[in-house]
Amino acid sequence: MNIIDESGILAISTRLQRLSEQLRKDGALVYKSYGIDFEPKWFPVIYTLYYKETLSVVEIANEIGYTHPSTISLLKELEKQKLIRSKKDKIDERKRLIQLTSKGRELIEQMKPVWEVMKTALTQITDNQNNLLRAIEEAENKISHQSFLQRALQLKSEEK
Amino acid sequence: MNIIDESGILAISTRLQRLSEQLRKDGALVYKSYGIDFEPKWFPVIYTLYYKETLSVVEIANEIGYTHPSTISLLKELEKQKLIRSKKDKIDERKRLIQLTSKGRELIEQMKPVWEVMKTALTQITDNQNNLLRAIEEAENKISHQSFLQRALQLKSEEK
DNA sequence: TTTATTTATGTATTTAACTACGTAGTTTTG
DNA sequence: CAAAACTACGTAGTTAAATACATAAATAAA
Repeated sequence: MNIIDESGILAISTRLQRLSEQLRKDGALVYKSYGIDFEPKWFPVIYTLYYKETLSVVEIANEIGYTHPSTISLLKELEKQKLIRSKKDKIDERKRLIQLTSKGRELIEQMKPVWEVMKTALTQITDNQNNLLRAIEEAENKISHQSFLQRALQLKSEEK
Repeated sequence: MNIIDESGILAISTRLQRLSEQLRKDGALVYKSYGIDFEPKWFPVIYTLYYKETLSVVEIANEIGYTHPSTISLLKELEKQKLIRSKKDKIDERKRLIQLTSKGRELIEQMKPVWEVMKTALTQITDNQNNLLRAIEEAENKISHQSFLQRALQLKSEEK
């Protein structure tokens, strides 16, 4: 084992990132192995639109937890792939309403069995004595009550 | 709850990344609140050199799990901060041996109490019914035996 | 002992996110 | 209802990682 893994909790951010990157990269290869032209980074947008039908740019950004500029660049790629289309909101002219195209919906049907395989493989990997997904949820929940920064500042002040 | 969080395991890569980013950002602010000029991304290099004393570029890259070009750019920043220095290996002229400077070692002493506070705060956040760090270790371990890709391909072939 | 292969490092470019900033509609307020 | 504040979207530039490529030194092989 290397020093970073031994450092434990202090390097947790690095390790989260590394794990995320590994899964994302393999995810891309799984789609490819099925002959599907789809990038894992598109998943949040596509999946959200599949359930919500029509959303504005900022609404999508909020759903997927990205900033709106990042979301715009994803939307541009998806529009180029003809998986989504957009039209102006007639009531609020500032808004651009995004929807899946029929090509997008077809692709989703094609991906569903792939998603099932991925789910199974990911469950194999993450469902152990400690369930990674549950662990993430629990940590997110803790942070939502009091952030890492707030906790650290409080400990600092108590220390004095 | 939003759609992405509901999608569960499929969006796990996105969520790992998001959590990592949050912790990294708050980490930066914690150092700042102590008046310490230190970026969280430097931690893996500094921490590794603290325990290993002298390492080459590629050795550091392997320890911290980054590619060597990424490591080189971190080393450049750290050299600019005068936290590390490097010299040619006399035996193998290709190698550049990296060490902490005395300024680097002093900074580490200054950071130690901050690291203790961080550890406590991070433990509060991550030690729940499912311990996040243990969950990561368990997942990494599973992957090391058989990757996400290999598992998915196997499930795919079994399916047919 | 040349030649081929491998290893260590470095540079250039790409990628996927971000922040900062600007503009144009919409809503609220005095 | 005009001015101020807010919201939605877009662009530009930055950042932190990666990949791809290049070079030089060391090692192995013919």
